[in-house]
Order: sequence, then C-alpha cells, then structure tokens
Amino acid sequence: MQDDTSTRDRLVTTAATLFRRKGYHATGLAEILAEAGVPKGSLYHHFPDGKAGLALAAADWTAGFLVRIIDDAFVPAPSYGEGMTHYCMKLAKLFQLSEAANTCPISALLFDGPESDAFRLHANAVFQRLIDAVAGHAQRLGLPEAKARAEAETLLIAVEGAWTLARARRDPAVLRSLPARLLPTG
Amino acid sequence: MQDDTSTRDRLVTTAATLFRRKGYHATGLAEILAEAGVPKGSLYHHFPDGKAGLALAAADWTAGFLVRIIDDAFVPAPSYGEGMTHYCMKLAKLFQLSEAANTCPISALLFDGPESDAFRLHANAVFQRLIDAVAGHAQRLGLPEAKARAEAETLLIAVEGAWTLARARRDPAVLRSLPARLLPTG
Amino acid sequence: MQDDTSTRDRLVTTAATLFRRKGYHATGLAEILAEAGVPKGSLYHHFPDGKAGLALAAADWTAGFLVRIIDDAFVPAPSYGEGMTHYCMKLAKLFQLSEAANTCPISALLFDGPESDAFRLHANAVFQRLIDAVAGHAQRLGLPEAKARAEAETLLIAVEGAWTLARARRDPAVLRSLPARLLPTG
Amino acid sequence: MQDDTSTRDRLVTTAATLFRRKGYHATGLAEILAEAGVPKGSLYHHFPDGKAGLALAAADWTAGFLVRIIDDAFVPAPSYGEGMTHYCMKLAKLFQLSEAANTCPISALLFDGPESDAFRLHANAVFQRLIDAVAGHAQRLGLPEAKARAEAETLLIAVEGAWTLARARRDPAVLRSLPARLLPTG
DNA sequence: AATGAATGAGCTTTCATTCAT
DNA sequence: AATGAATGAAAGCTCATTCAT
Repeated sequence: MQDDTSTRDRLVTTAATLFRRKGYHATGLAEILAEAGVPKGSLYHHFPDGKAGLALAAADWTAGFLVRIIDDAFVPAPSYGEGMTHYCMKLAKLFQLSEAANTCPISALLFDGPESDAFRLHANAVFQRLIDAVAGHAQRLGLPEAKARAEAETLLIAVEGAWTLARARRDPAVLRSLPARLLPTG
Repeated sequence: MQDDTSTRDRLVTTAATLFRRKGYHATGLAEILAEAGVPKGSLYHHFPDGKAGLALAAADWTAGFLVRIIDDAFVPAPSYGEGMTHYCMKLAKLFQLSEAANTCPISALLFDGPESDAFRLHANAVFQRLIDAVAGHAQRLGLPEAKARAEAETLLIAVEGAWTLARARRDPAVLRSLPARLLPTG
Repeated sequence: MQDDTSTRDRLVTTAATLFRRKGYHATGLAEILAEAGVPKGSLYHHFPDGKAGLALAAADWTAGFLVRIIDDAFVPAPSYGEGMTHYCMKLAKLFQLSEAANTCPISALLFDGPESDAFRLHANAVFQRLIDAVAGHAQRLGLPEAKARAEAETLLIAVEGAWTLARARRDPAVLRSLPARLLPTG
Repeated sequence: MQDDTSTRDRLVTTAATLFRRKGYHATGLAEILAEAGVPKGSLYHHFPDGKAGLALAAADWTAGFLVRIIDDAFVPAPSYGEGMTHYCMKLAKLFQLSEAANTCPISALLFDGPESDAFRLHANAVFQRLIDAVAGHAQRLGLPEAKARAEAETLLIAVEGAWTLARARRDPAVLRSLPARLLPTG
C-alpha cells in the first residue's frame, strides 16, 4: 500500500521535475522510469493513459505546489503589494534552486505536450486555479473583487513572462524585478 | 540562384511556422521537408547542423518578422503608449490568424529545443533584439533612456506571459488587455 | 525463458556470421534483424549499446567457437605438430564451408568496427584467449613454457595471415599449407 | 595540368591513408574530399566509378609504396634472411609512424570493400605483386626458384598476420619478432 | 500489482551518387 | 574540367506502448 503510493508518487514528482526541466517531448519515459527507480512495465498500472496521463498528474501536483507557495507568501502579508512581493521573491529562489533549463512549471508541462484539447483545457484550469488563489488573497487583503481578479491575472501573466526571460538570461533577477514593474511607485 | 534562395527560404519559413505551432521536439524533420516540398537529403546542404541549425535560422527569421511588426506599430504612433497599444493589437491579430496551438514564436522555438547553451544564448539575443527595438522607439517618443529600457523590458515580459495565457484560453483577448494593465490610468 | 535465450542467441550467432562474411560496417542492423527474425525494437533490450554491443557479444561467441575447435584438434593429438596440423585442416574446412567473402572471424568483427579502444582491447583479449588455449595444449604435449607460448603466438599470426591470403585467393589451400611452413622439416 | 594531377594524386593518397586507418565502409567520401581539399562534384571526373574506383587506385598506389619498401630492404642485403629482417624492421617503423588504428594497407583497403569479385581479384593481384617482389630478391640472393616463391609467400602470410596482432596490441614489436620466428635458428 | 521482453513506427542523420550550370 | 546543389535510400537508434507471465 504504502509502497504503491510511494511508487506512484515517485513517478509523479520525478516526471514533474523532468518535464519542467526539458519539456514534455524531450523527456523520455525511460528516463523518468530510470530516475524514479520504477520498472518499465509498472507505469501503465498507475497511469493507463501512459505518458499523457502522467503529465496531467504531474501538472496537478505542480499546481498544488505553487498554490502552497502562494499561500505561504500572502497569508502573513499585510497588503496585496507585500504579498505579491513575497511571492516573486519565493519564485526567484525556486528558480535559482532548480538546475539550468527551467521553464514555468505549468507551461512547460502542458504546452509542449500533445496538441490535444485535453492538455490545453488542463493548462487553462491550472492557470485559473493559480489566479483564483491570488485573487482570494487580494480580496481578503482589501481589494474589491473586480480589481482583485484583474490584479491576479496580471500577476500570472507577469510571472509567466518573467520566468521566460529569466530562463533566457539564466538570471532570477527578472523575477525579483516584477514588483517594481507592477506596483505604482510614488 | 533564385532557386537556391527559394529552397533555403522555404525551409526556414516552414520550419518557423511548424516549430511555433507544435514546438521543436514535436515537429519532425519529415514534416517540415514535406510541407516545404524539399527532399530529405537537401536539408543538410543548407543546414549542416541539421534540425538545430534550422531552428536557429528559423528563430532569426522570426525575430526579423517581429521587429518589423514593432516598427510598423511604433513608427506612426504619437506616443509610447499608443505605439505599445498598436503593437499588442497587431499581436492579437497575429495570434488569431495562426492555427490552434500557438506559442510565442521565439520561446517555442528556443525553449523546447535542445538543452544547449547555444540555444539559450540565441534566445537571449533575440529577446534583447526585440527589447532594443521597442526601447529605441520609446526613446524617440520622448522617454528618458533608463525609463525607455525598463518599459521595453516590461513589455516583452508582459507579451510573453500574455501569449502563454492566451494560448491556454485560446483567446487573443489577453493580448489586447495588456495596454490597460500596463498603462497608468490616471 | 527458452525464448529469451533463443532471441538473444539468434541475434548473436546471426550477427557473428554476417559480420564475418561482410565486415562490421557493411552489415546493416536491418539485415541481421531480418535474418534472425527479430523485430527492430527488440535488439536494444538485449544489447543496450546497439550494434557495438552486439558485435562484442558476437566476438565472444566466436572466440568460444574457435577455442572449441582448438581443443578438438589438440586433445587427441600425440604431439604439438600433429595438433597444429589438425587445427589448420579444421580451419581450412571451416573456410570452405562458409560463403564467399570470408575473414578471420575475429579480425573481421573487431577491426572493421568502430575505432574505439573498447573494440581494440576486446580483440586483444580474444586473441590472447586463443593463444593461451594453444599454449596450454603445447605445454601439455611437452613443450617448455616459453617455447609453448612462442609457438602459440606464431601459430596465431600464421593463421591470421593465411586466412587473409586464402580469402584473396578464395582457396583454403593456404591454410592447409601452414604446417609445412611452420614445422622444421628435417 | 599539374593541378589536375595534383588533385587526383591528393585524392588517391588521402583515400589510401583514410581507408587504411578506418576501413572502406567506415570512411565517407565526404571525409576524403574534405581532407584532400577537393570539391564535392570533382571526384567523378577523375574516378567515374566513384568510391570503388578510388579504392582500387588507392590500393595500387599503396602496393607501389610497399614494393619500394621491399626493394629498399632487400637491395643492400647480403642474404635473404637479412633482407627479410630489414623489411620487417621497416614495417615496424611504418606501423609506429601511423596513427592509432592501423591495418595492413592492402587488406584494409580491399577486404572491407564491396563484396565484389573485382575487389577480391584486385587484392589477389596486389598480394601476388608483393610476393613476386620478395621472391625476385630471394632468387637473386641465391635461393632456388621454388624455395624462393615459398619463402616469399610465407613472409607475406606472416606479415599480414603480424600486422593484425600488432594492431590489436598497439605494439609494433610483433612485426619485429617475425625474423626470429621464421628463420631457422641454429 | 508487477514485470521484463517484445514491438514496429518513427526519429535525425549520413550515404554515394547525379545533375544543371 | 569543375562545381555546389539536389537526391532519396538507408543507416543506427529511440520512442511510447503492449503483452505474457
């Protein structure tokens, strides 16, 4: 039981890491299996849909991981601006921790995947989950609902773009620069 | 002569289109060759480095294409804000024109590619080229140099992120919404 | 089980035969697979290193085959000279049996192979195995150790060279002529 | 004129070198052309039969080269034994000079080639040319004709075999050891 | 639930050669 | 005589998946 869980979990987290690092197509099933220490034939017991199913699960796992980061950043913050700043700093640290090639965990997982609507819809749902998480905190911290939703969307857009540029530059400074770009100064 | 140019050019533009639509790894050489009407063996004459070399050339071609869009948007504009707005509208149209799966032309080409420094550096150079193009117009339109560079960088970040979200939603509205998000609305 | 063995074994013996007949590079994987009745994808299960790994295994198999011939020739022989004579006659028969192009099984396998040290070292080891086998019999049949080793080495050299000339002439007589050339004819 | 000759010659010597080092199939035409500094389309003007014709020419060139070595070794020698010894020493030096992978120049060229009778017959002719060269010197130095031919053949066999073992060991000592193996000592 | 062998379509690339200029 | 582009067959290999145990 615990072993099963462990096998499935190892598969998901390993897949999430590798997909993020190299993209969906560039990551071979054999590589995931080897790194996770799972024998070849086992994958299809846990993920009957194979690679695609594993990718979807990995995306969900990553989404949960990111929501936790959002919560950790916003819960102790006295204002939306400070929460957002914490969030960007945390992402910069996360970026720095990971190895070289580094994409936004979600878009790497889902956009390089098969050209199926299932993948696109899943990506959309995950993005919305992140937006909703931020919007919730924004509202709690005093922003009116419409403004909260707009700010959360803007933040997601900015983070996605910054992650891309940070990757090209191999420099997390781009992520750290976001608050200055987004917050009205003075 | 013209035929030579034509063969190489057909290869580059076809590759640029397909890479943008499906990503580097998901696009087979056979597919590019077939669509371009170029026989299999000919590719390595024009691109001795094979797929990777073709991708780099396609990225350059796309960069030129985008710089032209930037120029078209900013040249007739009376202010940075209006230039930027034109630019986003043009990108939204471009997004709508392309078929289903749709990435920022540059990041699709370069981030899903081989995990090589050559690719990352190339992506960085292309991004910088786009930033410089926008910054030049910004300065010409009255922004001080530092501000112009900062705004150009912010715009690139925003466009990259918006493209990502637009793709997930299959909705170019995200690109059209950028000016409202970025411009201070007194 | 037996099937597994059978698949791998069929692969090895087929490869050994074809490599010997046409050389490493002139023998295509597709040809080996077709002749062995093994589907394309299966090879890399048994030989993760692909063609090179298969060639090394085929060399080992051939070495065992040759050692057996050496033993069969020397065991019943009353003297080194007669053992050697039997050995050359057996090789001549083997030569005659095989089809047209015909190399020393070992050198064909290993010298036309990749220019890697692994291959050269493997060839060296196989040659030494054959030399040792002959030297063992020589000593058993009364030759002092140093002399036994020298004779075994000379025999290997002679056999390799004779095989080459026999191939050019398409005539096993060269192999049969070896004893007369090597034995002191009072 | 001189340029043509030079082009053809460069092609032949380059091919001879590369074929000897890596074998017929492992040596690409592109590699030969590049190393010789000859443009792609030019080969078929000098060698209408392409790679095969070039290989045959390279074999002839090599044969002449070896005959010259034989003559240099035997002409000043007072006896067959000393001539042969000089010859082996010269070959050992030649072996040492060449780079790593190293086959008997003739067999490398012709046995790894296409499985055609033309190639086999050519190899046979070249071998005979070498045998005849040695036999001529042997007769001149006092051996009766039959004995001279037999000794020359034995020498060719021994040299071919020794070259093979020397290559596996990456050690020219095997070639230097030939006289002691072949000459009746005391 | 777990496994390692099997599978063949597909991959990128290299090959020797031919052709138009 | 000389050239660089064109050519497609074939190369070795990896892929995600299925199957028998």
